[in-house]
Amino acid sequence: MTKEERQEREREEMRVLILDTASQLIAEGGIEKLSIRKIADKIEYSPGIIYHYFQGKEDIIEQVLQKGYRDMLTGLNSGPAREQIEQSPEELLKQSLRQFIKMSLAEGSQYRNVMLNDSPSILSHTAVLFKGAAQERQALGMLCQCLRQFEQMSTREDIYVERTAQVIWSAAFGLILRITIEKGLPEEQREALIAHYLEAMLAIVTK
Amino acid sequence: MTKEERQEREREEMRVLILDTASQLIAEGGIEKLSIRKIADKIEYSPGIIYHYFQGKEDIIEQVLQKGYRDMLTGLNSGPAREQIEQSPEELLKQSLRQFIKMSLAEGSQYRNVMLNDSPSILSHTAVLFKGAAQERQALGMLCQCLRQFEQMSTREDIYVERTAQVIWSAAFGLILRITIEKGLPEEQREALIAHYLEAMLAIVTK
DNA sequence: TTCAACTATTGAACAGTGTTAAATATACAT
DNA sequence: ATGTATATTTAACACTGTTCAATAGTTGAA
Repeated sequence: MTKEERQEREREEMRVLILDTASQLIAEGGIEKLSIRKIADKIEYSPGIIYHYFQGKEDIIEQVLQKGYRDMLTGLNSGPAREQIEQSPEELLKQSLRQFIKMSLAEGSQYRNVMLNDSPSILSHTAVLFKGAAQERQALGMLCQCLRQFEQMSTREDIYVERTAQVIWSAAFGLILRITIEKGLPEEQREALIAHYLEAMLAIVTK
Repeated sequence: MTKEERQEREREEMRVLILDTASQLIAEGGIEKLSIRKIADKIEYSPGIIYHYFQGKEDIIEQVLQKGYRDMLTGLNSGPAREQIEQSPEELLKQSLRQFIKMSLAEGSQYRNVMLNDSPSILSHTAVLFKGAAQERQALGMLCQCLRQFEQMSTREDIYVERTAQVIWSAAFGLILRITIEKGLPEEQREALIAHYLEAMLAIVTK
């Protein structure tokens, strides 16, 4: 079976080669400028071959973005998690959210590459990041777990905590969007807005 | 001067004809499917002419979206404004936000037409809606005015109220995105989520 | 009325795009 | 060596946005 194994491995290598190249092209010129033919050029194959490894352009884009989202959330997981012992729920919540927002805004992040774009279609494909299926549920789960540690939440039903998590999560997403779009915003004001957001979220869970 | 007047009027008529046609095409097949040539087809002109009235495709799209955004916000303005006498700040805030969210989600709204799209590029061009320059500032102004009526806010500095408004606004945007993307969400759960959001925002301003 | 000027409009071309399908090359198993 | 399956190319199709020279149409002056 070592034949089909290697065959499949080579197939996978080609897949990641295409995906990485697409990712790089997106980072350079934005999603708008990505084209099948440019990918083919860069990997020195003919355009047609790509359709033997992917369904089409949309398929490639979706996979690139999903990967970016996944990377971001796993980074979030391994973030302040280790020293979560002896930390107040308030600080834990704030730190987690702050880290997520920071990573989303970070230079070079897929997230940012997708969203920062001079053309009017700034937010192309951002939805995938929000959808993100499995990853998003995971993040919401973490958030719920975090919220449960607040005494004001401990008596609430599950659905209440879940919805609170969804609201906080959506709000974070909206904030990231806002900051990303408002390009000229100075560092200091951006920080203040994030801080204000964190306090507001805290008000929600401690009310 | 009646010559140049009519000339300019006819120019404007052509402009709105193109814009309306573009709007219609977007409503039918999403932004992805919009093309200069299809617009030209529908208005029975040749493609080239469009460049005598607009700078290009992006220009057209931007204007269509800005109009959608403007319509939505003026609708919000004339909404519960008339009977705002003898209404608690809580109710006023909730009603305003709810109406904005409802209008954003409403069937046939430009907003929705832009965002609801089967392709991965669900959120193409949504940024314009968020940017919306003048319109957004107007909305934020209204929100600030609304927040000022809360006693907990009256003692705060302007910048505090402003940032609170920005957080609430961003959160609304994030929520709209979330609901829009989560297509399968049943009416009742959607309502519950919106209600939860409204309560959360209330918690922020009454904390 | 004729002529010039200006605008609106066309048509064709350019340089791209995603995608498909038949033809070809390559690697593998019998 | 032969046949089979996979990988890859080539060429074509049907589009796309955009530009520009040529034309049609209108307007104002001589």
